[in-house]
Parts: sequence; structure tokens; C-alpha cells
Amino acid sequence: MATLKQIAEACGMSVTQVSRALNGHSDVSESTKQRVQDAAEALGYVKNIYAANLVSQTSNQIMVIIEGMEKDTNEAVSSNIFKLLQGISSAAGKLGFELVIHLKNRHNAIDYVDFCRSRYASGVIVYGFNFGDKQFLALQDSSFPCVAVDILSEGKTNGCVVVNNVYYSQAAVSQLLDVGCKCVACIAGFEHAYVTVERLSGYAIALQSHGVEVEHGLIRYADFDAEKAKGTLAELLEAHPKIDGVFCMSDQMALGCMELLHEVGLRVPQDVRVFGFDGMYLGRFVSPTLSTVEQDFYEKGTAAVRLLADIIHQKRKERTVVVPCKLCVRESSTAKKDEKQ
Amino acid sequence: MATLKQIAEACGMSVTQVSRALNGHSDVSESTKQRVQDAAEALGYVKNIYAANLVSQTSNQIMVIIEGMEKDTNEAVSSNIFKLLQGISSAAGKLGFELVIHLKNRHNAIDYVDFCRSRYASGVIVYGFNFGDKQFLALQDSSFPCVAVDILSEGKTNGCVVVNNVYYSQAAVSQLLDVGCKCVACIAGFEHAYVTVERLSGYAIALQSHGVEVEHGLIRYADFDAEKAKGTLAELLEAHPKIDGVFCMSDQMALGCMELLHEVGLRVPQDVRVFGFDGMYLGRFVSPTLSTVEQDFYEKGTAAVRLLADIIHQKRKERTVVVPCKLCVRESSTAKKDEKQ
DNA sequence: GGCAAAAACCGAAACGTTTGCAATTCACGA
DNA sequence: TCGTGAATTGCAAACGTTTCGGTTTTTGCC
Repeated sequence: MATLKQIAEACGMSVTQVSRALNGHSDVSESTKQRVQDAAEALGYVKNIYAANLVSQTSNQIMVIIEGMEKDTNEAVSSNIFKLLQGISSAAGKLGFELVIHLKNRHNAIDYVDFCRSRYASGVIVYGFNFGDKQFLALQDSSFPCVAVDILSEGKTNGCVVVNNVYYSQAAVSQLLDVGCKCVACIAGFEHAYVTVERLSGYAIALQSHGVEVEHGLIRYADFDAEKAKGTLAELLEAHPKIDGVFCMSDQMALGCMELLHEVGLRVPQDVRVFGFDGMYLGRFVSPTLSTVEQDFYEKGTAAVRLLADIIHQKRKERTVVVPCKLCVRESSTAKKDEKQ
Repeated sequence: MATLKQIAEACGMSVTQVSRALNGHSDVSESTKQRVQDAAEALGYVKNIYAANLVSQTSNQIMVIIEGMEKDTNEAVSSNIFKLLQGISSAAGKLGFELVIHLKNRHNAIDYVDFCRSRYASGVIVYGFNFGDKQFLALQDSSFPCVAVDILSEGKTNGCVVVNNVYYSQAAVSQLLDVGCKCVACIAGFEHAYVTVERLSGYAIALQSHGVEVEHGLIRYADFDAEKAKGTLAELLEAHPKIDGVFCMSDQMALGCMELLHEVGLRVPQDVRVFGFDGMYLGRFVSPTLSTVEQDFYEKGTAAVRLLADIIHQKRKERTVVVPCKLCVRESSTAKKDEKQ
């Protein structure tokens, strides 16, 4: 593999000058720059990043850490995270950062701060942590710029990209109440996830502002899983036959619920109205079409990188980026009064 | 940041010995090993991989290259690739490899061989290339061990992980013919993708072995997109009203087709039978449930890493790994003769 | 032609590790 | 007590790059 030394020999000049020429320094003449570039091209030179980063004590690498990625991750979550990664990748490419992506599972646990230190990371983007996680705290306390997605995080070198879960959940549940629902159940996600807590709060606010009391028996956790949601709703219907609306914290779960309702002979939306969350592509293809809150994970990814870059360059002071969502009211939550019994 | 030198000073010994102790060499006494490890722990030492890889001229990094990852990648593809990545990540963790994942889009094009050379890559896993791609050829011709997923690739340092697309497509189409379909259309994927070509060939074989002639007018490309599939099938039905079976090369497209059939008043499976491909989770939740060929992308990922490791260690001679699929015949392709008009 | 300033260039050290080779220490039997 | 071989240790070079400080060459001007 060609090195600076070989180029220097080929051009009859010093290694120093070659390095400066290739890095576009000002104190090297245009003619030598050209000569060096040609020689580099001819020799198939490519910079050794280990040597370069070692001496410069920096890197332009961003670490992306995705927690909780076991084999059974469900399809909707997979797709969302992948879009997040695409957004990150795209923005990182534009801004000249390299990506080292770590999908954490039980076989590849590492110490993240050490990982960053051992490679002079420019910054970190994390997803999937819950509040109080040791490693999450360590990253926040470290000197590495750290942007969290879908969970709050503040600090001198920290920031976060979130959506307004409270607002949109409230809007969704309000829509259900506005079309006449009297008893709205809530199929929640992972009990301790930040988004779950926030959406639950939106659910409660909507009920209260409509003069409905929150009944804890109507709230169940189904870990964002369609199968679990289905089983959970079955139990709920058993205990509360008067349920006429279901707010699900993911579309995947909403589809599970619609399947169950179909099986037990309840019509959507005439008997029970359903609202999802996420905006999955297929929501438009099921029958009835699924009402949902559409999130843009790609946008979350690009926003995270831009925020991180700003923190790295000490530019922005506002450290919380809120990415907008879109409320999509479709058939599954529509009144259709004329068909109602 | 602590270095070997600092540990050496703390322990009163040479840098050499410290390096050996930490790397578990045999020619260092147990007592010093312990002493060094304690000091390293106390000082918060973490190995600088830039220095280590520079001198050893190696790395334990595997490059993962995913082609064609523009913003509009569809949900099913996203989810599949993410599962592939999870499988890769899990197996790499077990085998002690680090991952550098490159999701290629228009903003982050790089020369892959140069990329590998500049970081002493142990090997490469690629996904999404088509035959004849310059960069793909360059990787195959390079000295870097290279495993391709979902496309054939052979050579001294190359291998591939695929599924038997021909066989399963044939099985799917045969099932449609066996329940009485006389005119089976084919909604194909990207025209030049390897899997498309293979599945098309399975489609043709099934028809021929049932004594049905292949009619090219019944074959259309819809790029694995549900929306396009929907429009395409509409055109097809216009031109060929006798169509009573549709073989789709992805579930996503199959759902698009079912949506269209529903809209134009054709019943599934009584009037038209539908078969998908991929095995997406939601296929079990739509009504009618979707027949499909279930692929395991997680397994493809782990298989790819294991194969790559074997190539790196020059172990295996067989360089093509075939991951099994599962034929899932569900309602959408079932005859239901009694309900037929 | 001579001079100063600007432009272009170079030597050598440094980054933190690994490793070949040589030096030292040790145990143990003669 | 000494010699032998094995076990343990250290020196110094090497990996390929960047950069500090200094040197040489060129340029422009009187």
C-alpha cells in the first residue's frame, strides 16, 4: 500500500510537503499540489486513518448506539430504527462524519465511554435507553457530545431529538372522544420507556379536558407488540365490555387490536374506534384504514446529526430539537354515525 | 487518557512488559500480570485502537456495505435489512469482530476498496448490489474476504448467503395452480435485481411444469413497492380480465394488490388468489391472511458473518450458504371451492 | 544588483502500540 | 560454587501520519 513516503520519493520531495499538499494547506504551490495529487492517484494512495487519527488525537467518527436490539425486535420498530439510521447516515455523509454503529445485544456489550475514548469519537448518538441507565448517565457525564433520540437529555455537551408525544397523544384521544367515544382504553408500550410515559400523560390530559375520569383498569402495557396487544385487549374487553375506543401507542399494536375486534365480531369503527401511533406505511392499506400519528424517523436522524455537529462546534445553545408529527385521521377512528346501531 | 507508559511507570516496569501482560502473552509471570491489570483498572486504561492497528497492520473490523439506501426505502425492505444487521451484529459480537456499517446514499459515496484498505479491514459484507456493479466487482477482485447477501458471488476470497428463490417461487406458484388458478400474473421487483430474476425463473418453471405457457404480458415490474404494485395490477386486470392468481415478489406488493382487488370488487381468494414473499409479521393480521414465503434475515446475517470468519481463517471450501425459507400457505391463496361462484 | 519579505519547502519529533532480539534473573542439579 | 537452560524482562525500532520550527528559494522593489 502506497504511503506518503513513496509519493515523496516519486515526486522527489519531503514527506512533510506531500502531507501538506494532500491536506490542502496554504503554504504549498499549486504546481506541486497538482504533481502530488497525480502521483497519489497513480500509486493508488489512500490515507491510513489509524496513523492520521493517532497523531491528530481526533477522528471524525460519530458513534451510534442502539440499545436493546435482541433477535425478536418487532418489524415496526426495526423499520423505524432503520429509517433513523438512514437519516443519520445521510446527514453524517453530508457533514463529513464517519459512522460506527453499535446495535447492542447480549453478545456484544461494551463500555460506551471507553469505546469513545479508545477512538477519539467526535460524538455519540444514542437510542433506546431509559432514564437512569448507568451507561446512559456515564455518556451524559462524559466529555463526549451526546445526542439522545426519543428521550430527554440536557447538559453542556448533551442534547436530544424528540417529538411532542404528549400533544399528539392528546390530539389522538381527543379525536376519539370528539366522535362520541365514552370509554377509551389505552394499549401502552414498554412500561418504563420515555415515550410510553409521555403518551400516557397525553391520554390522561385528553380524558380530563373532556371531563372523563382516568380509569387505571383501562390502561395496559403490551410492549409495542401486536400479538400481546391482541391478547391484552381481549382481557380488557372481558373486564370492560363498554369499551368503544382504543388508543394504541403503535400501529403494530393497533393492527393487533383490529384483528381481535374482527375476531370477536366487533366492527371498526362502528362499534369500537381505534387510533394508532407511528404512521406505518401499511396503515393506508388495511381495512378500515388506520388513524395514526405519523412520525418521521428519517428526519429525527438528520436532526440528531445536525444537533450533534452544532454541539461539537459549540454553536447552538438550544439543545432540545422537537421534530413535528402529523395527525392522520382515517377510517378506523371515524364516527360513521349513519351506520351506527 | 492513560497509556501503557503510565501504567509502566506506576508498576515500575517497561512498556513492553505491560503490553504483553495486557495481551495475555505466555512469557510474563502471573504476579506481574495481576499487578498490571490492577494498575490498568485503577488508571482507567483503554487501548488506543489507532496505535494498535497501525503497528499490527490489522484490525478486527468488518465493513458492512448496504447499497441503494435512499430516503424512500420502503418499510418492508427497511425492516428486512435491519434484521440482517441485527444478525450480523450479534454474530460479529460473538466472534470478536467490530462493525463499521455504511448505508450508502447519494451523500456518502466512497470507494469501498480504498475504504477497506485505509483501515485494514478483516472482511466485507455487502447487500443490495446488482451483478456487474463496478464497485462490487472491485471488491470481489480485491484481496479482502467478501461475502454478498442475496446475490451470488464466488472466488478465492468471496462467498455468498442466499435463499433458494427459484425453488420457493416455484412452490408458491405451483400452489396457486394446484388450487385451480388458470391465469397467474406476476408482480416482480426491481428488474435487474438478482432475486427478481431468480423468482421469475421459478414462476416460469412452475407454469411450464403445469403445462401452462408463460405469457410475458402477465409479468410486470413494480420495484417492491405497494403503491406501484397496486397501479400495475390495475393495468394488468384491464388487459387480462381472466387473471385469477397473482404471485407477488414481496408481501408489501401483495398487500397493495389485495387492496386494489378489494377496491374493484374482486374477492380474495374466491375470485383471485394472492401469494406474497418475505413473511412479514403483518401478513398474519390482514384479512384474508396472506400466503407467503417466509425468509429469515437475522439468520442470513449470522450466516454471513460465520462464512466471512471462515474465509478469513481459510477454513471452509464451500462458499455458498443457502438459508432455508418456509412456505406459508394461508387464506389468500386457498381455494375455498364451496364459496366459489 | 542587492535586500527584505513572502512563498515554498524540509528535518525531526511525536502519537501509543507491538515485537524481534538481547539481556537479565532464577531454579536447580552437579 | 558454578553452569545450564528456562523463565522473565527491557531496549529500540517500526507502523504512517501530522506539525513545529527552521531553512531555502523566489519574488518584488528600490
